[in-house]
Amino acid sequence: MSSLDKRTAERGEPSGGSAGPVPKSVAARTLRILDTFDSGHCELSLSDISRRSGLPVATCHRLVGELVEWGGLLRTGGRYRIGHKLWSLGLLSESHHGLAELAAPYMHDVLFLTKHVVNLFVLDGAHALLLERISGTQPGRALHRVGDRLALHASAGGKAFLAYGPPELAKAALANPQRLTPNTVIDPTRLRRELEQVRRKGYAVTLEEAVRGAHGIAVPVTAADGSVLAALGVVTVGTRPRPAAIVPVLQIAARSIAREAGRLAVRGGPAA
Amino acid sequence: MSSLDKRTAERGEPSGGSAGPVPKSVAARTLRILDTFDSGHCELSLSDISRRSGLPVATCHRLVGELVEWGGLLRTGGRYRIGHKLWSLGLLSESHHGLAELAAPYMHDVLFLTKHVVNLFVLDGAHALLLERISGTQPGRALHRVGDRLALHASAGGKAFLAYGPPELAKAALANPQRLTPNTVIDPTRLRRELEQVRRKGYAVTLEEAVRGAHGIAVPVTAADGSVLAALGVVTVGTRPRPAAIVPVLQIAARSIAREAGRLAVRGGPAA
DNA sequence: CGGCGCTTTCCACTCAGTGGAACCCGCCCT
DNA sequence: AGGGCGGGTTCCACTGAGTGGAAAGCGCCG
Repeated sequence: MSSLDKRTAERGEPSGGSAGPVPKSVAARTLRILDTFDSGHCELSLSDISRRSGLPVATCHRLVGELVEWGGLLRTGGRYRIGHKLWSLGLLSESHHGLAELAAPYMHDVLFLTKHVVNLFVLDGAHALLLERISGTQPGRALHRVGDRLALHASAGGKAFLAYGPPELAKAALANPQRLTPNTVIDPTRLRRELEQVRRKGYAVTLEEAVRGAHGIAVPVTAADGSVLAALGVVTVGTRPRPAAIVPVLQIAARSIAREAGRLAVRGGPAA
Repeated sequence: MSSLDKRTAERGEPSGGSAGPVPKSVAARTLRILDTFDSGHCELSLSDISRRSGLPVATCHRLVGELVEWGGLLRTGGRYRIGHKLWSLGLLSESHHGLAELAAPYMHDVLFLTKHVVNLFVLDGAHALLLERISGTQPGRALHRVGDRLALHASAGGKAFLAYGPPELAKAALANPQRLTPNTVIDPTRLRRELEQVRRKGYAVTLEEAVRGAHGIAVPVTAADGSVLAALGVVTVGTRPRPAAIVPVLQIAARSIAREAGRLAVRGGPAA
């Protein structure tokens, strides 16, 4: 029994990968291996995977091998990355993707009128999930990519969710706001006041609160029954956004998207 | 032993799902379950999955349960579909995605000038993989979606690959061309002659060869060293495309994309 | 040359996974 | 009502797939 204790103790917590105890079922272990990949770690070595997953190397070796054979991971040199199988599989996720597709034309309109990068977010648990993005015409490195998850308190879209979503969501988000830049607002009372203002004015802004030099402005996409389907926003780099020019455009687009989504009338937005 | 034979016989071939024998390893079985989903089957019931995978229901039930708990599948009613976990995971597949991102602005330009749906393909084995698509402004039913794989001999982008790619690729594709519509060209000599023409004129067309009523026109995206990086095309529905108006636009965009891609390829690794 | 970190292979033990069978439930047909 | 049907769910005794420590292989650096 002492050997068992030792084993568990030595394993310790995974260095920074997926949290939680090591799962016993093979399937869960396989999936945990996939979990070790995220936007900051899209290329991992075998031992990276082992460390981040908390699984023994030998086990990882075998499971990773199966994933590679399947096509879910691909191996280049001694490193692994997500393969095209998973990519095309993920695209079948109709859930929110229908919304992205339907919103795209209106997002183009916003791009055409404002010349800024246009973002569409849905609420995913305690994060704003970047569902669709229309990049501006100037080829530059993007701040965020489709599929990224942003903090609710530090993104314009996120603030829209906090302002118009259920109160318990805001409560949870204001509990421990992370500081991301010197400008991030982490004081709960000040955040609460900001949300009040969002509700009054009808749009949310962030000024270099998530990324230095980047400003955001967003409006909620509200369904007929008042629920928030999504958040639509633009990003400006360098210069501050001018609400007078941007907000009306966003609001018209948001209303069109909501109407279109309602017409589709299948089932509502993101599962909580 | 007879019971074993009977079992194998009764199981038979999966009705139309993933081919090959039933794998013995748990991991492979789990992944096989994911394989039962494709663009034509994005919502499956448990017994659908069982049939298409060739795995017993009880086994599917358990594995699917784990996938749901993980977030890779999501259950609505009695049906399953791909969940957002797999979606965002798939987006980490850097492999070609950088190209899609860099091409997007130029594809917007093509949309703006031609008003047609714009497609960007890369070669994926013996298929043209739809990497990025800029849908037109009119919200309508899309013919193909990002992630779909198209036959090489029946799509404009595919023909571009056949015409400008390695000869063995064309050889393989001309071996057994599937008929998809009454207009599909399946005669190898005629196809070969068409490819000759593509090389001479610099662009490829399809006239209702993959989908009735839909025409395609595409040009190759050629790198400085002459290799074909991708194919860029537009789709017209109903009316035939007018090459004189469309091809120059496509070619300019293709050159820009190739140039941009070349610039990007210089830097070695994707820095974290 | 010896040490270090990573990957790969091996193999005896054992427990997770298996899947047939029974059960439950909603639906349609008669 | 009844009963047949096509799902989904639960159960459990059996067993071989999966496990993971250990050791060998490999490339790199000082």
